[in-house]
Amino acid sequence: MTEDLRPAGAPTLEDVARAAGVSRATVSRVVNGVRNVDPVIQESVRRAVAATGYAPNRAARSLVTRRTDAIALVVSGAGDDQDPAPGERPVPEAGSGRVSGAGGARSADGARGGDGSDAFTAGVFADPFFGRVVTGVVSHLRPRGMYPVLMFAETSRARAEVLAYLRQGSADGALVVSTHAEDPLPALITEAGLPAVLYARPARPVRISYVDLAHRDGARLAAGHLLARGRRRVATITGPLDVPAGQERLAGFREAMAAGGQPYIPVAEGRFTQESGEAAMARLLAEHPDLDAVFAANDLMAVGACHVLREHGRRVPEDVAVIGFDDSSAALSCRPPLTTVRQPVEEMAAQMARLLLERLAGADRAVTSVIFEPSLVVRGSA
Amino acid sequence: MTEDLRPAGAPTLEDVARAAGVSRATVSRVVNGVRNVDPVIQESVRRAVAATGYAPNRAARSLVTRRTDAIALVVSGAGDDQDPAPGERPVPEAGSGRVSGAGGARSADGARGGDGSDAFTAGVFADPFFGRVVTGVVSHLRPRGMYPVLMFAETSRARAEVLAYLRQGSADGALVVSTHAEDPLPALITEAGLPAVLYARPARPVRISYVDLAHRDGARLAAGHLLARGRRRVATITGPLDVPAGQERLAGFREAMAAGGQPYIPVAEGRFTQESGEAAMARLLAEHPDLDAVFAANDLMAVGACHVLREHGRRVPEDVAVIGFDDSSAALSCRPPLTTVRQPVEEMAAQMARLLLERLAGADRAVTSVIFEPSLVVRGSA
DNA sequence: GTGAAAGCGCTAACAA
DNA sequence: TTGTTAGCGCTTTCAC
Repeated sequence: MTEDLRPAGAPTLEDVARAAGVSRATVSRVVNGVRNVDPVIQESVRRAVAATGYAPNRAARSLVTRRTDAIALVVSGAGDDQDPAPGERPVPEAGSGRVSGAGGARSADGARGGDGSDAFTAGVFADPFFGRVVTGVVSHLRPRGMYPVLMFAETSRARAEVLAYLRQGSADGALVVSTHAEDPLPALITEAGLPAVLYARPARPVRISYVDLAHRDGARLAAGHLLARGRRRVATITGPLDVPAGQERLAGFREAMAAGGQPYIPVAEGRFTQESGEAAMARLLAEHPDLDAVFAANDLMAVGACHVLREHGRRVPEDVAVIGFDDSSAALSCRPPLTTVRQPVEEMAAQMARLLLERLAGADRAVTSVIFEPSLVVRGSA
Repeated sequence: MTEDLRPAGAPTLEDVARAAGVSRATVSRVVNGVRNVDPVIQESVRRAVAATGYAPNRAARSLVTRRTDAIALVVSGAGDDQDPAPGERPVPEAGSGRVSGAGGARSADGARGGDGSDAFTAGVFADPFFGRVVTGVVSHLRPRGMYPVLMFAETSRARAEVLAYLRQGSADGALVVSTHAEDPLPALITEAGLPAVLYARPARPVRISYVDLAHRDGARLAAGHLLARGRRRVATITGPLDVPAGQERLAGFREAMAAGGQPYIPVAEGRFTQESGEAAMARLLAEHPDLDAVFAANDLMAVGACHVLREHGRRVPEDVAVIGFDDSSAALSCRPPLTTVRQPVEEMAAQMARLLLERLAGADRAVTSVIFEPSLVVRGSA
C-alpha cells in the first residue's frame, strides 16, 4: 500500500536537497520559512518537498532547538501512593470482548498494571469543568501548532512521572489544574525551575503564575440577585472549605447577605459533586424546612439540590430559588435551567496557555496572575 | 532557586559517565535496564545519576529509537474548511480579565486565530462519552509510560495537521474517535500507512482495526426489558441514522420488538444530544400521546426525554418507562436514575490502546476488530 | 562485561 | 543568498 522504495523509511532533508539540487541548509531555510532565500530556489525546493513527500523529523528538530511544541496539561490531586486519592469506581483493564478478524487479541497484560488510580481520572471528567479547560487550552494552542499532552498526577509516583516528563524535555512546560488544597505539585514544579501556569491560586502560597476568578464578586452577584428577588430565608451549599474557591465563594456570599441585612446564613459543605450537593440539600432542608433560596457553590451541586428539593415537594423557583456557579453545561441541561454565576473557564484556560507561551518565548520569568470577573446569568431557577 | 552551574543546561549521559568513571554506553545500558552490566558498576552509575540529577533527553532518544512514547488521541469530524463542522457557541480567545503582579498580560494575539472550530471541541466534551474514552485510554497507556496527545480533526486543515503530526513522528500512532459518518480521516490514515485504531466501525469500509460494541444486542436487551415489563405502546428515539451505531441500535430494537409481537414502532431521529432528545420526545408525544415506553439510543437523549415527559405531566416510570443507552454519568445523575444499556467505554478504549501498542510492537500488520457485549443496567426509569 | 565510534535528522554558526 | 560544518544527546553495533 505504501511505497517503501526509499533508502530507509521516510525521506530526509538530505533527500529533498538532492532532489532540488541544493544544500540541506537551504531546504531547512525554506521549510522553516526563513527569509533570504531566492524565490526561484524556494519554488524548486517546495516542489522537491512535495515530490519526495518530505516531513521534517520532530525529534531531530527538537534535539537542536530544545523545543517540542508540546505542552503538558496536568490534572493533579493530593494523593499519596498508599492512598491513591479520592475517586469513584476504578476502571477495569480491557480484556473481555469478542474477537474477530485476522490477528486476534491476546488477553495477556504485562506492565505495571492499573494501580487503582483510574478512579481519579474517571472522577475528573465527570465534572464538565475539565472539558471546558481542555477546550480553552486547545483554542490557544492549536493555532500555534501546539498540542496538549494529557497527564494526571494524583499520587506521588504520578507526580514524579510528570516531573520527569518535563525534565526530559518531553514537553516545553505545564498547565496545571489542581483539585486539592494539599497538592504538592505546584511547589515541586517551581522548585525544579520548570515553566508552568496554574488554574486557580494555590491553597498555600507558591511563586507561580496563575489565572483565577474573582470568586467573592461572583458570590456577591448571587446574593444580590436573591435579595432583589425578595428571598429572605436563604441557605448555601459550599464547596470544599480547604480550597480558596470554596472559601471565597462562601465569604463573598456571607458578606453580601450580611450587607443586605441577613447576617445568619445556614451552611452545608459539599465537595463540588452532584451527589454531595444532594446530601447537603437534604441536611439543609431537614434543619430549615422553610428556606426559600439556596446558593450552591457550583452547578453540579445546584443540580443535586434541585433534585432533592423536588423530591421534597418544593417547586423551583416558586418555593425555593436555586442559584449555581460556573455556568457549565449542567446549568443548561437542568430543569428549570439554572440561574448561575458564570465563570469563563474557556477564556481563563486560554489565558493560562497564553501566559505559559509568553514565559517560554521571553526571558521574562516574572510571576503573573490574571483574575477574571464573573457575571450573573439569569435563567429559570431563580 | 535552581542551580545553573553546569556546562550548559541539563546534565547529559556524558556528565554521568564522567562522574561514574565509565563510558556513555555503560550508563545508557544501566539507564535502560539492559542486563549484562556488573552489579557493582550498576550501583555506581545509579549513584552518579542521582548525584547529577540526570534525566535522559527524550528528543535525542527518539531520534535513534524512532519512538516517541506519545500516542495521538484524535476526535475527528467530517467538516470542511468552508464549513467548520457542526457545534455550539465558539470559544472567545482570552483577553478580558484584570491583571496583577509583576509582568502583566498583553492582549495582543498574533497567530492564525480561532477559526471558529472551537465549537467542535466544546461540543465534544459536552458528551460524557469522551471523558470515558480518555479515562480508558489513559488506564492502558499510563502504566507503560505513555501519554495521549489530544487532537481534534474536524476540518480538512485540521486533518492535514494530524496527518503531518503523525508523519513527523511526533506520535507513534493514533487512536481515533470519529463523530461523523463522512469522516475522511480513517481512510487518509490508512492510505498514509500510519498505525491507528478506531473506536467504532467506520461508516464506510476502511482496512483499519477497531473496537466496537454489539449495538444490536444492546437494543435487544432494552426491548426485552420493556416487553417483560408489559409495555405495549413503545416508541424509540434513535441516534443519527447515517452512523452504524445509530442504525444498529434501531435495527436491533425493531427486530426484538417485532419478535415480541410489535412490528410497528414510532421513531424519531435524534443526534445524541440532550436537546435533540427533547425535541424528538416532544414529536413522539404529539403523535402518540398514549405511549407507555421510550427507548432512547443514548443516555443524553433519554435525559432530555425524561424532562419533556415530566413537563407534559407524565410520570417516569409509572406512566412512561424510559431506557437509555451507554450507562454514562448522565444516567446516574438523572431523576429517576436511568435504566440503561451499558457500553463499557473505558474497557473498550483501553482495548483500543492495547491493539495499537501491539501493532507498534510487532511486525504484525493484521487488521483486527474486537466487539464488546453490552449489558442491561436496571435502575428506576424502567 | 565494557568502551570506542558511528550515526539518527536537523539547525545554526560561520564562510564564501 | 547559499553551502560547509559542527554538533544537539542518545543508542547501538562492533571490537576488545
